[in-house]
Amino acid sequence: MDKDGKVRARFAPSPTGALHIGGAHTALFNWLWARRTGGTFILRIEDSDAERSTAGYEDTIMDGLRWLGLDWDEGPDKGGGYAPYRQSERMSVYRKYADELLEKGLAYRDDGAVIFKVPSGVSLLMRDAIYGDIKIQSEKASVSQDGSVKDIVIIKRDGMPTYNYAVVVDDHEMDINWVIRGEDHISNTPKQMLLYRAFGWDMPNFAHLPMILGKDKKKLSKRHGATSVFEYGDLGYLPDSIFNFLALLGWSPGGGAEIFDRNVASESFELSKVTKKPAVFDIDKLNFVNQEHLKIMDPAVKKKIIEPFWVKLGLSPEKHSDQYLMDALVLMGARGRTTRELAEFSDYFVSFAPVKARYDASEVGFEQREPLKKFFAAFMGIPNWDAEEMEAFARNWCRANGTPLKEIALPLRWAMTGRKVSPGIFEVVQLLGPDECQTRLKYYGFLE
RNA sequence: GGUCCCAUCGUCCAGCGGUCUAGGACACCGCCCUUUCAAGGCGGCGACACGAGUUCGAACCUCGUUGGGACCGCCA
Repeated sequence: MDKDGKVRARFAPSPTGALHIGGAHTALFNWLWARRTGGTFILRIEDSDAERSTAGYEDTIMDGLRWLGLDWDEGPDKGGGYAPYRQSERMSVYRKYADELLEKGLAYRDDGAVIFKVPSGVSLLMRDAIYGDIKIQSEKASVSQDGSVKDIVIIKRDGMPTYNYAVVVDDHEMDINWVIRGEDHISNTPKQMLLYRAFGWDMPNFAHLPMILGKDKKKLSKRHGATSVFEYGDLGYLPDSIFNFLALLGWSPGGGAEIFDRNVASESFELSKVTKKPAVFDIDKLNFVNQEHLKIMDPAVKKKIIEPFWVKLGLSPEKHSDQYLMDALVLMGARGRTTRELAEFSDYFVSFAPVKARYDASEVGFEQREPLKKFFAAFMGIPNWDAEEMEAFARNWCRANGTPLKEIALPLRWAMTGRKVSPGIFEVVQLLGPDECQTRLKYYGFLE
């Protein structure tokens, strides 16, 4: 704890790509812990590798975090009491401390680089909030492929600090007292502990998170399809769902609750309850979580979110009133697991064009068309354009003519939606309105 | 190859020595509802990796085996 006893946790991505699922998961748990404890969540950009880092990705990562609803209290864009928050701007600090190690005789120069001498015979005990105590001997902290002890480069030949060194200096300088990161960093921790020890600094609390694996149980990567959080957005997943789903990978709020929002999560989050076992990213579960969030979403908000997806399908939702579109989405109910599916499945409310593209009524022969024409002629004359009355009318007509209801419900559905499935067809017809209904029926020759 | 870590249904989580013939969720399969499909309701399938201990008693503790993962860059 720092002097205030408050948690200071950070997410320290390297700007070499968009925010990916693994990074989002790490950021999320840091955020949860900071929010849960009333602490501070810091964003630090680890761009010490000029070759691979780009300013553009820094923005992309920040956009990704914002999209997920993970707000930070200190960072390169908003400053804070420990600025600068970009490693590329902290060079003097790294040099200063490297000199200190050089003076103490704990490091040496070699070929322009500064190298930390790994001591032997030191027992390291890392107390991980999730994994428990892990003991390791200093000579095993940094090893070459051949098994020999390898001293740790802290300043590269080009003058830039290495990751293991910069993290320690930054975390110390920024009073970071909780280092929460992926399990792939466990093996780096002893190296970093050696550095803390050399400087005589207090060590932060460590907490390593379980990895997220693909279906093949391998570390999630591009091979597994979408990796950046924005790709999931394009696919039709809500930020709330990604947040919820990611939080469920390695943790659960207890009580069987699986669908929750950021507030609930940040109120009940407990680092000690985080799982150790790597978790497989299961798209089926994500779909379910997304559908659940879609179900509880306010129609007005939902309309706003679906609109761009309709546009992407080449439709023009702006030709309709907000109320009409909202009504259409309410009718759609829980159909569609993603916003993209929901937009596709409801396209016929926005325009007749996709209906025509899907359906041509060619399978309806003369002998079926004639009775349909009779029915629809009467149907269009219904006094009140109301779903319940329509259904009652249709049922009566069918009973009187000895026809099953589906004989007219199915063709009607096809003509209205171009699909074999839809919400209750009379409700669809009611919402589409008499004019549109007539237009579609006539187009298919179901009405004179 | 070396070091470290992990191990409950296909998947995600509960379980933290007795209430476990192991619970929930997703997926899957039935049935109900129904003009269709979702949703909803009901039911089914399905796991403590294995072997030794410790203990009156082990999914929970210890050790071993097996399996899986991560890391071993002057990348982060």
